[in-house]
Amino acid sequence: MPAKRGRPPSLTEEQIVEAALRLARSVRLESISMRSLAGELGVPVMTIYNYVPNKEALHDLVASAVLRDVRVPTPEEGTWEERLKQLERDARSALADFRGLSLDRVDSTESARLAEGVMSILASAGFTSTEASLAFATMFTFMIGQIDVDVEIAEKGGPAAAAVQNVSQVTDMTPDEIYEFGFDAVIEGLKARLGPRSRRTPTTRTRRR
Amino acid sequence: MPAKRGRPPSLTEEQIVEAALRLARSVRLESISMRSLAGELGVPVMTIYNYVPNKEALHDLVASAVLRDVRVPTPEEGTWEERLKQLERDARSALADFRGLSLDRVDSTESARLAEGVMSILASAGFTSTEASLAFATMFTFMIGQIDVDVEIAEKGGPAAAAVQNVSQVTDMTPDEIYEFGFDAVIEGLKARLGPRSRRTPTTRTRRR
DNA sequence: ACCTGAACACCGTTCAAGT
DNA sequence: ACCTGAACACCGTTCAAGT
Repeated sequence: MPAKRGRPPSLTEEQIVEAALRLARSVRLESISMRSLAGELGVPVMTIYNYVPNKEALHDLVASAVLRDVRVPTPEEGTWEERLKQLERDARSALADFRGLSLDRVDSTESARLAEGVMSILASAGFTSTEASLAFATMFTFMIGQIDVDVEIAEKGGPAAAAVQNVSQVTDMTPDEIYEFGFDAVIEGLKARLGPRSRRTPTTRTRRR
Repeated sequence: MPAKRGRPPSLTEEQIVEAALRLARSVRLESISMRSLAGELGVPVMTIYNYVPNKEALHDLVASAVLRDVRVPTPEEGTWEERLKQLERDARSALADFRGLSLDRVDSTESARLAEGVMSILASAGFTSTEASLAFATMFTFMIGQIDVDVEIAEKGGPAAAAVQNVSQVTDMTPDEIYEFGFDAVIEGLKARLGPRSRRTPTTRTRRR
């Protein structure tokens, strides 16, 4: 066993990500500077660069850490629609605690894992792989929009925030319920246009037991 | 009529917005600096501040200029679905030429005009104002997501771009067609859950007490 | 191997002096 | 009324010298 050479690390990647997440609770991720992050950690700015090559890599690290907690529901956890909704709810609530975190532009194994999860749920629902891709693109687009709107609402500006607030007042629905409604509508639309139901013939029906 | 005092303006607001749009064809709006904009205009940086109070106001000005060209279709131009789709197509193509331009956070009479336009189309479709608000929030969320995804695709990164590219390969659909499909699905879902149709056939409704 | 001060090439914006 | 250089308070990141 060789003796360790040089200085031991004074930080861990984990500590850095935690500090960034701490700051991202009150401030948009984008507006966290390397300098303020160093301040939060109590180290000089340049020390961070021993662990993270640049700010973009830091963003990816932070986003991955958050997405890591999002589970892909197993087939036992309900119908495919319930599982999709569960995953969607889980992802949104994971991201909601931190501002400006997006699924967008996150290039990581985590986003790939979740994408695959959604695709497999769609496959188990009887969608062909082409249909599943189309459905995935549509749902993903909606979710990206939701996250954006969440940020807007948190910062109390913009037309989407106004729309949601308007609905809240008129219908007594919470923003969460409004989102659920929207996601349901998207799934409903996808079912109407794609999937086994629209092709259903008695012989191709899969049956249980 | 009093004689004009002081220096005459060397620029107009319009020139500034045009220069910004010129730059935004190749670079994200967010990454246009006041200094690079001044360079494009051939004036010192501080000259711009005689016309625009700050960078945020510039963004609003640019976004408004782009949205100004988006028309709200009149009732003569088709069914309410056709008109919604037309407006959506129009808005997206207007924004698509310029990167990083979003409906988000644009606080202007232009976004209000378009929001009202959508609401009036929904009203003419027979939605109550509550239903119209809900439908609007859902569609708007989807459109925000679409614009985000457009940016992703333009910059060739991110999971949404990957999904769309995947669908393109498998189905021979263009990105535009994929979007149209998604928007159709959203409208379909909204129709299924809201609006006059779902109330017109009370026999399917089982009331329990 | 890891640390870090100094420096570089940028930002948006304020201010004050100019015409 | 409009113009604009200088300055201020920031950025992310490179580099080289330190242990």
